[in-house]
Amino acid sequence: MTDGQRAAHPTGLRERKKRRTRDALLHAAFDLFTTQGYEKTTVDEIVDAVEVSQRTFFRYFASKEEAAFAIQEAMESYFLAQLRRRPADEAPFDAMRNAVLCAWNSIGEVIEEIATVELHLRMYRMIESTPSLLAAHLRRCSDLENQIALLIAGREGLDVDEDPRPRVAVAAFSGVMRVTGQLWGRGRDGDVDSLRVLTEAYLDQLGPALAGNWRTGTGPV
Amino acid sequence: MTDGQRAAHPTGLRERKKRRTRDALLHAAFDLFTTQGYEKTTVDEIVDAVEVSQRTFFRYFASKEEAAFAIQEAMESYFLAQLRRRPADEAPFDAMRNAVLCAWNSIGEVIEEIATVELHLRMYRMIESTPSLLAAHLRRCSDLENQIALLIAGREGLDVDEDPRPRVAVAAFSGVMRVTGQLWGRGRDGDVDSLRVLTEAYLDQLGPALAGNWRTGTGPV
DNA sequence: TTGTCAACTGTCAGAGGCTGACACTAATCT
DNA sequence: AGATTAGTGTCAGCCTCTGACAGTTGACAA
Repeated sequence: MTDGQRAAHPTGLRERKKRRTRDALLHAAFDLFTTQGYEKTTVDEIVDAVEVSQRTFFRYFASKEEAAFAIQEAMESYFLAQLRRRPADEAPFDAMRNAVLCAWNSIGEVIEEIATVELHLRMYRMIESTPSLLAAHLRRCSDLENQIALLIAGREGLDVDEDPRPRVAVAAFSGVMRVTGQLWGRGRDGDVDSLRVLTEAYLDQLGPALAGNWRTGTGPV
Repeated sequence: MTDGQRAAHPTGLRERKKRRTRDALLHAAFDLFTTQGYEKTTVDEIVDAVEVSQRTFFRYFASKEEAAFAIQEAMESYFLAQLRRRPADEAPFDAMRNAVLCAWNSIGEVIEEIATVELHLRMYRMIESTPSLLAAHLRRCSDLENQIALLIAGREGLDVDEDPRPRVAVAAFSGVMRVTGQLWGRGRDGDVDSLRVLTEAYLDQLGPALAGNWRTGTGPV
């Protein structure tokens, strides 16, 4: 597989150099962000560590923010790929559910291409606890939601502007995803398996949570 | 009622002056934002229109952003007030549902205290279409979600960290709220009633949307 | 090999958001 | 009326981000 990945960036010296600076910038940024915090890290510090000009940084990343979301970016597109792969006869909600669970099974390898799982956890906590990054994160999730809704509507042959169900189902689904993400970030289990377990458990709570009376029947957790 | 509101800001000359500058800044900001757009409006333009220093603007508002959310702010706290007022025997989801519907019934008057419904619609559209504002908006929604979850958990005597259902239910609920908000912003019906109708219809779709197979039974819309 | 082209980078200058320090004015309290 | 305190203006500066222009270096063909 390592070979397969290398084959994905095979080209000449120029491209390799480019990739190297990008990686260097990313790692310097991750390092500084997680040690001193996002706000307290200036772009100047990052470029000093890599010894390039500030202008170069902004040619690789549209903003300081963008650099902070490299890992998330990879995870999101991996999930989307899994969702596109679901068999057409699965019901919408099941397709979404199975896509995350599949994605979370092998997400570790996706992360390792850029950083480490442990670093990702630290970055994730930083995003959740830095107001401006949290805001950006939520906007990214919202974009993702939109793509999912279009995809689901496509599977069912529906128009998202005509039928409310795609958007409504996706909204409920990704609401739960966010909650599990938060919980994972706050917990002490940093491994990827615990994220999968959490996701499964919480998705199964959607039905009961919307049911009328919580004081009877279905017990908690 | 107008008297009741005046009684809410009764104090001396100093406070009245303060309120006047704040209102003036807000109105100048709304005006410029909706005519030329948020990004293209500089803080200097706003303060020039009111004839105060830039420093003064930043004493009233922590950021240019904050000024853009004054109306949203009022609406959100009004909804929370309605939710707190719901009878204790209502089921969680019903309480949320009824709280919004009640709030949307009289939200017009809340808005009129600051601006007009029409201006609010223009501001809302601007927020949704300006990436940085959309991000901020979503973060605010996320804060609100958190408050709702605590409130609901309190009603049911639960701990949000122990039982997943409060957060899950709130996540699903506010996911739907966002979808309706977006739809209202895109539609041509600018009145507040249409928002109420939309909300009711979409909340009723939550159950069907999560049900297994969309190709049978429940027809669209 | 060499020359041309295109891509990548650095430098410089500047706009715009935002903050701290300090002095000044005007409302409030005694 | 005088002391106190809140609100404001000015100034100086940091940081993110952008445009313009020039220098450098890999790619590619003659």
